[in-house]
Amino acid sequence: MAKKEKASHKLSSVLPSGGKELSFFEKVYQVARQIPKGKVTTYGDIAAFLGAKKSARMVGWAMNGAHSQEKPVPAQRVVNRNGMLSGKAHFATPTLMQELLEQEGIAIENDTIVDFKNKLWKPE
DNA sequence: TTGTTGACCTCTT
DNA sequence: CAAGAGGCCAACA
Repeated sequence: MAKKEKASHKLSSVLPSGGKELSFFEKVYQVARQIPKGKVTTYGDIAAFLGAKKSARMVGWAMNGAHSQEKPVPAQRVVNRNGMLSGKAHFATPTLMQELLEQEGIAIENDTIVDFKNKLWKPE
């Protein structure tokens, strides 16, 4: 029973029409899900992994539609190069991102991940 | 249709 | 060291 969750939200064309080739957005979602718990990654690393280092902006834009995806996308594990929770304002609540990361065991201070470099994880 | 904005990154002044 | 501009692709008005 394929229940179609109505993605009547803004990004309706996020899902490819029977497309085998994953769009740039979907690739970002998959990589984000591959992030191990207690680790974080950056937009640039994901973009670079996809082969478009300069398209780091699209990664953030893709995260904007992550909420529209049927599967949960740990967008909270994705932060900017400075390790700062730049996208926290786009979550349900501005503190949700920090809360989620803290649940994972990541310490956050001043909207920035503590020892971010040590918790940084990169896609293979 | 064009123009602007956007959860970014890197280089240059 | 700090600030500014450019570049990438996609969605929205």
